[in-house]
Amino acid sequence: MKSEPSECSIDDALAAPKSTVPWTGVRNYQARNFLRDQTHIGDGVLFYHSSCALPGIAGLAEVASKPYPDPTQFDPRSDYFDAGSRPADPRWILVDVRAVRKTRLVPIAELRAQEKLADMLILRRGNRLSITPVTAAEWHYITHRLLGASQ
DNA sequence: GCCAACGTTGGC
DNA sequence: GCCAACGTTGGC
Repeated sequence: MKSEPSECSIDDALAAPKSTVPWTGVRNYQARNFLRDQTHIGDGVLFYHSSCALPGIAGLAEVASKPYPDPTQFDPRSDYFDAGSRPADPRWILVDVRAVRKTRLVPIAELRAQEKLADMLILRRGNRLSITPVTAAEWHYITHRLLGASQ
């Protein structure tokens, strides 16, 4: 899951109450569908810093709630306001994400250099999705091979 | 700041 | 339903 560290970094998430933040602002149908259809409480999350000086994996987290309507879609003052979404039939959803721990920063270039991660959706050419599924093999490789026990 | 790649919009 | 124009994303 991508987050701009200027909006919410792994440190910000860890500092939040219960280390948990609502993942507001998903406004892409494909990303929304991943949340709706493939996201379950307890799922592991790679916390990725995007649109910053050093993009890459910055920490580990987990899904902490079922999907529920994103309140910012109904707030006219929010950047994420969607005038076309009605409370009776919300267009956008979110999940709560609990930060588990900060890791060393694994830069996107390092991820791209791994043959085992060649098929990762987030590394696909032209990928712009802020939420993408990670396979068990990819999760294992990243958490064990790249991050190891102490990082 | 550039720009490739993609998603969305809206006239027809 | 097509598709050109436009807007956004996000690494570099």
